[in-house]
Amino acid sequence: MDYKSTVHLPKTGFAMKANLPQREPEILRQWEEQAIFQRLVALNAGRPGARRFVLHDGPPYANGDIHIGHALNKVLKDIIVKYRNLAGEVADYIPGWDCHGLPIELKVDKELGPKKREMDRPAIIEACRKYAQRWIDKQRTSFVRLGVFGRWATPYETMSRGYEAEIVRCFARAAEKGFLYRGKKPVYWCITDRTALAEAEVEYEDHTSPSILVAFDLVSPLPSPKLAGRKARLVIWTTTPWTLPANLAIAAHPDFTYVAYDLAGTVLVVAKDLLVPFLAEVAPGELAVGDVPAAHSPEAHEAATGGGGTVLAERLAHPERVLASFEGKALEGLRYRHPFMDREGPVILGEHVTLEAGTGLVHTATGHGQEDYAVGLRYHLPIVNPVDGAGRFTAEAGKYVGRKIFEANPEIVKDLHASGHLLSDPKATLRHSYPHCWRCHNPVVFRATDQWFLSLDHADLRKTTLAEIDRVRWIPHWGRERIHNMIENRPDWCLSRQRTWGVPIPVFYCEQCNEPLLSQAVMDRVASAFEAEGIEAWYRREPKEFIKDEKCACGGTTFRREQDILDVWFDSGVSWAAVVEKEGLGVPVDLYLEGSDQHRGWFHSSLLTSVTLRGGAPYRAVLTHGFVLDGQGRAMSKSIGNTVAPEEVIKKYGADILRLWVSAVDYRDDVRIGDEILAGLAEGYRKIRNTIRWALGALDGFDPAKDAVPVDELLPIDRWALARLVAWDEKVTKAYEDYEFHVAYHATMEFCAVELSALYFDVIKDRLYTWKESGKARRSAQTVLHAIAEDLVRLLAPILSFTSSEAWGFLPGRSAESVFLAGLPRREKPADAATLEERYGKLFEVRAVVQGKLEEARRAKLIGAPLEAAVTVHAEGEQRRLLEEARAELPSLFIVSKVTLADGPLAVEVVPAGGVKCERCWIYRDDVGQDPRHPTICAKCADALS
RNA sequence: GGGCCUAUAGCUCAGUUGGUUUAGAGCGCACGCCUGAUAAGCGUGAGGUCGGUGGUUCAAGUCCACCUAGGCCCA
Repeated sequence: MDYKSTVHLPKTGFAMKANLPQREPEILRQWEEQAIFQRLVALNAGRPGARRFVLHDGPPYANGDIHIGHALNKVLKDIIVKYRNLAGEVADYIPGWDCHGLPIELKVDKELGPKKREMDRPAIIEACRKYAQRWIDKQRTSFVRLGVFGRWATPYETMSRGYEAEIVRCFARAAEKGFLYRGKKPVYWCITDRTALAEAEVEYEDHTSPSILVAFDLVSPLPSPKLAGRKARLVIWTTTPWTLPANLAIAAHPDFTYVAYDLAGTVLVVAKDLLVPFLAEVAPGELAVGDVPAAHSPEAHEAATGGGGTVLAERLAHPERVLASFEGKALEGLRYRHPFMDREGPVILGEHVTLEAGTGLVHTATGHGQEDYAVGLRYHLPIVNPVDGAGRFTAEAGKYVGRKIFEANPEIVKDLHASGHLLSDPKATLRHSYPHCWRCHNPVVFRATDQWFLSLDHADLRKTTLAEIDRVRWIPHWGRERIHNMIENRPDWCLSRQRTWGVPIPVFYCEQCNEPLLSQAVMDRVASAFEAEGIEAWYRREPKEFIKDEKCACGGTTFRREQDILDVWFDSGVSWAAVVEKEGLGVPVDLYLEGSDQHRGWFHSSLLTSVTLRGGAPYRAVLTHGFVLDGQGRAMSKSIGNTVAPEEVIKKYGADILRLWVSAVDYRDDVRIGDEILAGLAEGYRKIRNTIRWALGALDGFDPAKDAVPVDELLPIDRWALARLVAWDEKVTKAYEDYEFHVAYHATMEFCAVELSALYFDVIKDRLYTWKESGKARRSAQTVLHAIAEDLVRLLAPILSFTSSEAWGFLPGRSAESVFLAGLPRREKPADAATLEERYGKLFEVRAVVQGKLEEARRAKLIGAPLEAAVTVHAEGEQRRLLEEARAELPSLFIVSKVTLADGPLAVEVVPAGGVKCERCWIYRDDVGQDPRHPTICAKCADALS
């Protein structure tokens, strides 16, 4: 007789081979057809007293394909949202996109080419809208393919009419509260195209500039008694004489040493390390013979920085002309007279001053340089810009008014020469790399223009924000330090951008006096217009359509519109208002979750707008993840070619493997991904899948409603397994609660590999395969296996969403149509769990010794399969008593044919089992053939067949 | 250059307020077994000077300083 057919081998439709790349799209279709996510949220919303959990999505920029960092971010969010919903909370998820901004405008620029010049702003806006929409659709497909649940049909977009209107309303609220002011800030400016340029629109090309050394007469005494009563001059070097009319200060480095040098009766101040090259240029005769490096040559630099004090003395023909030296710090606050403007300026300190060229004293024009501007703010200097959009000096430049700045260069040099302020050759030039306009290739300038700022110090905004930071839970905790330091030190927020693709700053200016009209009523009308027509309305409508009775303070009634748009960080920064409040979800929300770069980005802008407009943070907790690095731990970049595209991973392994990767790594730090890592994850995945598969297979013919055995009637080893399952449930649940998904991953791997596959499953195989099919002992194991399969599938659903969905379909007696509608396991440990865990823990220690001895016997060719062995276990005391008590189940625990107990210290002997091998259960027994109808099988098997 | 952070076996992670003589786990790897989870399953084993140097301490992977490598954000 063929007994194999009477053995209850595992049987399930849940395939061993996952085939995720093919299978996942089918599962996606089912989710969509069954509207699983909508039903899940509705189900929880219908539960009385259900808690709401809001994870507010930070919008990715709608430009380009998603990269692995997006995948990490969205899957993390998805794991949280799914877990919260499984836990019975109402956790809707509204994904969003950030749509306005320079990168898109630049791409569209390139696509449009020269055509753009003939297009008006609404037409450009329309092109940008289309472009953004294209990427939103593409990215949405990618996110959905990752298995991310959410309102994908109705996401939020910062370019939607309603959102654009809301941005205007937020701006108006900030204005009403007095946080906005108009100030100046330098930007790159093309005087040919008369337009501001972004950094990305500037190209560096070679350019020849004048190179001049200018002396500024000090009016304060130098900090050295030796120099009392002597006139002294500060020497600066510049290649942009046209910025001199805007000179407001001279910057020195606080830690550099400066010297006062007596040159032909005049005291000149320069950095000590630059004295030699300085003299080489203006008075070579002052140097020791043969030591005359050309000005600004590499040799000059070497000479400057390579020499210490004694060397300096050797190089000078008259070292005694160094009259004094002082630290840069000591110069702070000295006053000097501008060489041709009617004013004085201070010496200020700045770390940006270098010794690479020049004199170590930097001519500072706050309206013409980024660093000059920054240091100027620190010293509360005005931001002066005497240059108009076409590159002509304004009246502010005094006698040079009306002149084109580059044409004025030689004139200024000539004047300085004439007035005795020029120390260098008036014809000296320097060829260097200089920013040029990417379109017309003419040199660009730095020029301060009128812009709108949000004041960090109005109404104690900075202080309040810092206080609010302490009320937020930052995970990991160091996020607090990071954002705290940023807010503490940041300058006012410049909201203006000189671009087209974005929300217009809703301000008008009086044609008569140029003053801005910041009217709530007007801005309301603007918002309503945007609500109906989008930002295009700003340009399509005439100013008077927005302005009714409003008048300028000067009485003016005609206005022109602002041309600048808002910084896109303001757009996304008000999403708590435009999305969360509008949806009635309640601010502050539970969680913001983004990469750690967003401490400077979205966490930052959202915090500032929210504290400005509603006095508090928009979130209760902020969770950050690190960046994705390659397998070697290097940053990914297209140029290195070490990027890992989510699409490729999905094609090769499937989204569930990518999701498993997200769960496995500790994302609070930077994480790595690469072939080795993914291959490892795929292995781990197989272990989990096969564990579930075997459990499902063992449930063939099991109906929990009819066949389940009550917990207190389960066999002890089954109750032990149940206890271990509940322990795993609890550990994984806690890991989800704590956002420590890698803990869940590792706990799962260990549970599946060690406790289930290698231990419990192995031990109960004989019972499941060969014992009486509907006997209580077999049903006892199946009852626990059902619980195991059910819990594994439910608790892993937030991570292995596709696999869990698929496996759920093969679970007998499932409690819901979809695993996502089934909720979390609420299982209690058996009452005697602690006793069982202790008891079996001790028995498994003996088991390990037995396995060691079995291995020895196997190597000695004494046995092959463990059932070919009979073992004798020596033990004494407590251990002996325990073994005695467990005597009946020892053969199954050790998976051997016979166990004999004997006295003595713990030891195990292995011998080939006696008796005859039962053809059905493969155990060597003495009672094979007792039943005449079954001469080749044991009594127990014969009974199982009766 | 500044702010914040990271560094434990090939990979992914544990290592509780510094304290058990040989620093753990899973995977992978090597060797073996099974062929009734089979593109599976089981067993045994080999892998680490805890990034480096110095210090504090009776005692440091665990605290401090510096260095190296790497990441994010600024300049």
